[in-house]
Amino acid sequence: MKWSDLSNNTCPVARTMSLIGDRWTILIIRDCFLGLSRFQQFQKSTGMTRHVLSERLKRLTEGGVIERRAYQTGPARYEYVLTDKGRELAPALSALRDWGKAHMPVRRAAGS
Amino acid sequence: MKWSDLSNNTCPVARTMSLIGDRWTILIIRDCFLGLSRFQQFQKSTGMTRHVLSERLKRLTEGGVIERRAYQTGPARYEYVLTDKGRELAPALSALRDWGKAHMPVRRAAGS
DNA sequence: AGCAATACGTTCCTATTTGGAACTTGTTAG
DNA sequence: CTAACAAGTTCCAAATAGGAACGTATTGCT
Repeated sequence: MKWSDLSNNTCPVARTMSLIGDRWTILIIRDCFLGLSRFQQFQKSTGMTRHVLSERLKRLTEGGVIERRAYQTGPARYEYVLTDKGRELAPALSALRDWGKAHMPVRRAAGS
Repeated sequence: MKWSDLSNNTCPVARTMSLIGDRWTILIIRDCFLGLSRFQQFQKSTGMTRHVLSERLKRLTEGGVIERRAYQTGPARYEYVLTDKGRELAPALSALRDWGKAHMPVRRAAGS
Protein backbone atom coordinates (compact mmCIF):
# COMPACT_ATOMS: atom_id res chain seq x y z
CA MET A 1 0.00 0.00 0.00
CA LYS A 2 1.11 3.47 -0.78
CA TRP A 3 1.31 6.36 1.65
CA SER A 4 -0.86 8.39 -0.69
CA ASP A 5 -3.74 5.92 -0.33
CA LEU A 6 -4.20 6.84 3.31
CA SER A 7 -6.63 9.69 2.87
CA ASN A 8 -9.75 7.54 3.01
CA ASN A 9 -8.59 5.31 5.82
CA THR A 10 -11.21 4.65 8.46
CA CYS A 11 -8.80 5.76 11.18
CA PRO A 12 -8.83 9.51 11.85
CA VAL A 13 -5.17 9.46 12.84
CA ALA A 14 -4.30 7.99 9.44
CA ARG A 15 -6.38 10.58 7.62
CA THR A 16 -4.66 13.32 9.60
CA MET A 17 -1.25 11.97 8.70
CA SER A 18 -2.22 11.78 5.04
CA LEU A 19 -2.44 15.57 5.09
CA ILE A 20 0.19 16.67 7.58
CA GLY A 21 2.33 13.57 7.97
CA ASP A 22 4.96 14.24 5.32
CA ARG A 23 8.47 15.35 6.18
CA TRP A 24 8.72 19.00 7.23
CA THR A 25 5.00 19.70 7.13
CA ILE A 26 4.49 19.93 10.89
CA LEU A 27 7.45 22.30 11.15
CA ILE A 28 5.78 24.65 8.71
CA ILE A 29 2.66 24.59 10.85
CA ARG A 30 4.78 25.23 13.94
CA ASP A 31 6.26 28.28 12.20
CA CYS A 32 2.78 29.55 11.40
CA PHE A 33 1.91 29.37 15.09
CA LEU A 34 5.08 31.33 15.80
CA GLY A 35 3.87 34.09 13.51
CA LEU A 36 5.92 33.36 10.39
CA SER A 37 4.02 33.59 7.14
CA ARG A 38 6.39 34.04 4.21
CA PHE A 39 8.19 31.64 1.93
CA GLN A 40 11.68 32.81 2.84
CA GLN A 41 10.86 32.80 6.54
CA PHE A 42 9.73 29.20 6.43
CA GLN A 43 12.71 28.20 4.38
CA LYS A 44 15.22 29.85 6.67
CA SER A 45 13.54 28.68 9.85
CA THR A 46 13.19 25.03 8.89
CA GLY A 47 16.19 24.62 6.58
CA MET A 48 14.12 22.67 4.06
CA THR A 49 14.64 23.17 0.33
CA ARG A 50 12.48 25.61 -1.66
CA HIS A 51 11.40 22.72 -3.82
CA VAL A 52 9.82 20.77 -1.00
CA LEU A 53 8.55 23.88 0.79
CA SER A 54 6.68 24.89 -2.32
CA GLU A 55 5.05 21.49 -2.60
CA ARG A 56 4.06 21.43 1.09
CA LEU A 57 2.54 24.89 1.03
CA LYS A 58 0.46 23.83 -1.96
CA ARG A 59 -0.76 20.75 -0.19
CA LEU A 60 -1.58 22.52 3.06
CA THR A 61 -3.44 25.19 1.14
CA GLU A 62 -5.48 22.59 -0.78
CA GLY A 63 -6.12 20.81 2.49
CA GLY A 64 -7.48 23.97 4.08
CA VAL A 65 -4.90 24.16 6.84
CA ILE A 66 -3.40 27.42 5.62
CA GLU A 67 -4.60 30.16 3.34
CA ARG A 68 -2.52 31.79 0.62
CA ARG A 69 -3.02 35.47 0.16
CA ALA A 70 -1.34 38.31 -1.65
CA TYR A 71 0.22 40.87 0.62
CA GLN A 72 1.37 43.04 -2.29
CA THR A 73 0.81 43.43 -5.99
CA GLY A 74 3.47 44.85 -8.23
CA PRO A 75 5.67 41.86 -8.03
CA ALA A 76 2.91 39.67 -6.69
CA ARG A 77 3.91 38.35 -3.29
CA TYR A 78 2.04 35.87 -1.17
CA GLU A 79 1.95 34.89 2.45
CA TYR A 80 0.47 31.90 4.20
CA VAL A 81 -1.60 32.01 7.35
CA LEU A 82 -3.43 29.38 9.36
CA THR A 83 -7.14 28.93 8.80
CA ASP A 84 -9.48 28.09 11.67
CA LYS A 85 -8.97 24.46 10.77
CA GLY A 86 -5.22 24.95 10.96
CA ARG A 87 -5.36 26.78 14.28
CA GLU A 88 -7.16 23.80 15.75
CA LEU A 89 -3.95 21.85 15.41
CA ALA A 90 -2.68 23.82 18.41
CA PRO A 91 -3.33 21.00 20.92
CA ALA A 92 -1.43 18.54 18.75
CA LEU A 93 1.51 20.89 18.36
CA SER A 94 1.58 21.57 22.09
CA ALA A 95 1.59 17.88 22.86
CA LEU A 96 4.46 17.22 20.44
CA ARG A 97 6.41 20.16 21.88
CA ASP A 98 5.88 19.04 25.48
CA TRP A 99 6.93 15.51 24.65
CA GLY A 100 10.05 16.77 22.93
CA LYS A 101 10.96 18.93 25.90
CA ALA A 102 10.54 16.01 28.26
CA HIS A 103 12.05 13.21 26.19
CA MET A 104 14.30 14.55 23.45
CA PRO A 105 17.27 16.29 25.04
CA VAL A 106 19.67 18.15 22.77
CA ARG A 107 22.87 16.21 22.32
CA ARG A 108 25.71 18.65 22.62
CA ALA A 109 27.84 18.77 19.49
CA ALA A 110 31.29 17.21 19.89
CA GLY A 111 34.00 19.69 20.82
CA SER A 112 31.87 22.42 22.32
CA MET B 1 19.60 20.96 5.16
CA LYS B 2 18.74 17.32 5.54
CA TRP B 3 15.87 15.90 7.52
CA SER B 4 18.32 13.72 9.41
CA ASP B 5 20.09 16.79 10.80
CA LEU B 6 17.04 17.74 12.82
CA SER B 7 17.80 15.77 15.95
CA ASN B 8 19.80 18.53 17.63
CA ASN B 9 17.52 21.35 16.63
CA THR B 10 16.80 23.82 19.41
CA CYS B 11 13.07 23.42 18.83
CA PRO B 12 11.50 20.52 20.75
CA VAL B 13 8.90 19.99 18.03
CA ALA B 14 11.70 19.51 15.51
CA ARG B 15 13.51 17.05 17.76
CA THR B 16 10.28 15.13 18.23
CA MET B 17 9.73 14.94 14.50
CA SER B 18 13.29 13.75 13.94
CA LEU B 19 12.32 10.59 15.83
CA ILE B 20 8.66 10.03 14.99
CA GLY B 21 8.15 12.27 11.97
CA ASP B 22 8.86 9.82 9.18
CA ARG B 23 6.13 8.27 7.08
CA TRP B 24 4.13 5.52 8.85
CA THR B 25 5.85 5.93 12.21
CA ILE B 26 2.93 7.53 14.01
CA LEU B 27 0.61 4.83 12.70
CA ILE B 28 2.81 2.19 14.30
CA ILE B 29 2.57 4.05 17.58
CA ARG B 30 -1.22 4.28 17.17
CA ASP B 31 -1.33 0.51 16.70
CA CYS B 32 0.70 0.04 19.87
CA PHE B 33 -1.89 2.07 21.78
CA LEU B 34 -4.57 -0.18 20.26
CA GLY B 35 -2.82 -3.21 21.70
CA LEU B 36 -1.06 -4.53 18.62
CA SER B 37 2.50 -5.65 19.18
CA ARG B 38 3.63 -7.98 16.42
CA PHE B 39 5.30 -7.46 13.08
CA GLN B 40 2.51 -8.99 11.02
CA GLN B 41 -0.15 -7.11 12.97
CA PHE B 42 1.50 -3.79 12.26
CA GLN B 43 2.01 -4.67 8.64
CA LYS B 44 -1.55 -5.76 8.10
CA SER B 45 -3.04 -2.86 10.04
CA THR B 46 -1.06 -0.09 8.37
CA GLY B 47 -0.49 -1.60 4.94
CA MET B 48 3.13 -0.50 4.90
CA THR B 49 5.82 -2.73 3.43
CA ARG B 50 7.86 -5.09 5.61
CA HIS B 51 10.95 -3.31 4.47
CA VAL B 52 9.92 0.04 5.90
CA LEU B 53 8.22 -1.46 8.93
CA SER B 54 11.43 -3.21 9.87
CA GLU B 55 13.39 0.04 9.63
CA ARG B 56 10.84 2.00 11.67
CA LEU B 57 10.69 -0.57 14.46
CA LYS B 58 14.47 -0.43 14.70
CA ARG B 59 14.45 3.33 14.94
CA LEU B 60 11.66 3.50 17.50
CA THR B 61 13.44 0.87 19.57
CA GLU B 62 16.73 2.79 19.45
CA GLY B 63 14.84 5.95 20.31
CA GLY B 64 13.32 4.33 23.37
CA VAL B 65 9.71 4.70 22.27
CA ILE B 66 9.09 0.95 22.07
CA GLU B 67 10.83 -2.07 23.49
CA ARG B 68 11.60 -5.25 21.56
CA ARG B 69 11.20 -8.46 23.46
CA ALA B 70 11.08 -12.14 22.72
CA TYR B 71 7.73 -13.74 23.39
CA GLN B 72 8.91 -17.19 22.42
CA THR B 73 12.14 -19.02 21.76
CA GLY B 74 12.25 -22.02 19.45
CA PRO B 75 11.76 -19.98 16.37
CA ALA B 76 12.69 -16.73 18.06
CA ARG B 77 9.77 -14.35 17.85
CA TYR B 78 9.65 -10.77 18.99
CA GLU B 79 7.01 -8.28 19.88
CA TYR B 80 7.13 -4.56 20.36
CA VAL B 81 5.51 -2.68 23.20
CA LEU B 82 5.48 0.96 24.23
CA THR B 83 7.88 2.10 26.91
CA ASP B 84 6.90 4.75 29.46
CA LYS B 85 8.37 7.30 27.11
CA GLY B 86 6.24 5.95 24.30
CA ARG B 87 3.05 5.90 26.35
CA GLU B 88 3.54 9.58 27.05
CA LEU B 89 2.78 10.21 23.40
CA ALA B 90 -0.86 9.53 24.25
CA PRO B 91 -1.86 13.22 24.40
CA ALA B 92 -0.30 13.85 20.98
CA LEU B 93 -2.06 10.87 19.45
CA SER B 94 -5.37 11.92 20.99
CA ALA B 95 -5.01 15.42 19.61
CA LEU B 96 -4.24 14.12 16.12
CA ARG B 97 -7.17 11.71 16.28
CA ASP B 98 -9.59 14.40 17.48
CA TRP B 99 -8.44 16.75 14.76
CA GLY B 100 -8.90 14.07 12.14
CA LYS B 101 -12.41 13.29 13.38
CA ALA B 102 -13.36 16.94 13.23
CA HIS B 103 -11.64 17.99 10.01
CA MET B 104 -10.83 15.02 7.82
CA PRO B 105 -14.08 13.41 6.67
CA VAL B 106 -13.86 10.16 4.73
CA ARG B 107 -14.53 10.71 1.07
CA ARG B 108 -16.82 7.98 -0.12
CA ALA B 109 -15.28 5.93 -2.92
CA ALA B 110 -16.90 6.44 -6.32
CA GLY B 111 -19.65 3.97 -7.11
CA SER B 112 -20.52 2.86 -3.60
C1' DA C 1 9.33 -38.74 6.25
C1' DG C 2 7.70 -34.85 3.50
C1' DC C 3 4.92 -30.66 2.88
C1' DA C 4 2.20 -26.60 4.11
C1' DA C 5 1.56 -23.03 7.49
C1' DT C 6 3.19 -19.50 10.74
C1' DA C 7 5.87 -15.50 11.57
C1' DC C 8 9.90 -12.29 11.84
C1' DG C 9 12.58 -10.53 9.04
C1' DT C 10 16.17 -9.54 4.72
C1' DT C 11 17.28 -8.88 -0.14
C1' DC C 12 16.72 -7.15 -4.68
C1' DC C 13 14.98 -4.12 -8.06
C1' DT C 14 12.12 -0.29 -9.55
C1' DA C 15 9.54 4.00 -8.60
C1' DT C 16 8.90 8.09 -5.98
C1' DT C 17 10.62 11.74 -2.99
C1' DT C 18 14.13 14.72 -1.31
C1' DG C 19 18.44 17.71 -1.44
C1' DG C 20 21.08 21.22 -3.65
C1' DA C 21 22.03 24.57 -6.85
C1' DA C 22 20.88 27.44 -10.68
C1' DC C 23 17.41 29.99 -13.05
C1' DT C 24 12.90 33.00 -13.66
C1' DT C 25 9.96 37.04 -12.84
C1' DG C 26 8.72 41.73 -11.52
C1' DT C 27 9.90 45.77 -9.08
C1' DT C 28 12.52 49.16 -6.38
C1' DA C 29 17.03 51.38 -4.93
C1' DG C 30 21.56 53.10 -6.09
C1' DC D 1 22.28 49.45 -15.95
C1' DT D 2 23.18 46.75 -12.08
C1' DA D 3 22.23 44.75 -7.68
C1' DA D 4 18.96 43.32 -4.30
C1' DC D 5 14.68 41.29 -2.80
C1' DA D 6 11.33 37.63 -2.74
C1' DA D 7 8.33 33.94 -4.42
C1' DG D 8 8.69 30.42 -6.83
C1' DT D 9 10.33 26.68 -10.81
C1' DT D 10 13.58 23.59 -13.07
C1' DC D 11 17.11 20.17 -13.34
C1' DC D 12 19.84 16.43 -11.73
C1' DA D 13 21.80 13.34 -8.24
C1' DA D 14 21.00 10.94 -3.87
C1' DA D 15 18.01 8.82 -0.58
C1' DT D 16 13.78 6.55 0.62
C1' DA D 17 9.63 3.79 -0.31
C1' DG D 18 6.90 0.00 -2.79
C1' DG D 19 6.51 -4.78 -4.19
C1' DA D 20 7.68 -9.32 -4.51
C1' DA D 21 10.65 -13.15 -3.55
C1' DC D 22 13.63 -15.45 -0.40
C1' DG D 23 15.57 -17.07 4.37
C1' DT D 24 14.96 -19.36 8.83
C1' DA D 25 13.14 -22.13 12.62
C1' DT D 26 9.45 -24.73 14.24
C1' DT D 27 4.71 -27.12 14.50
C1' DG D 28 0.97 -29.78 12.73
C1' DC D 29 -0.94 -32.69 9.04
C1' DT D 30 -0.97 -36.74 6.16
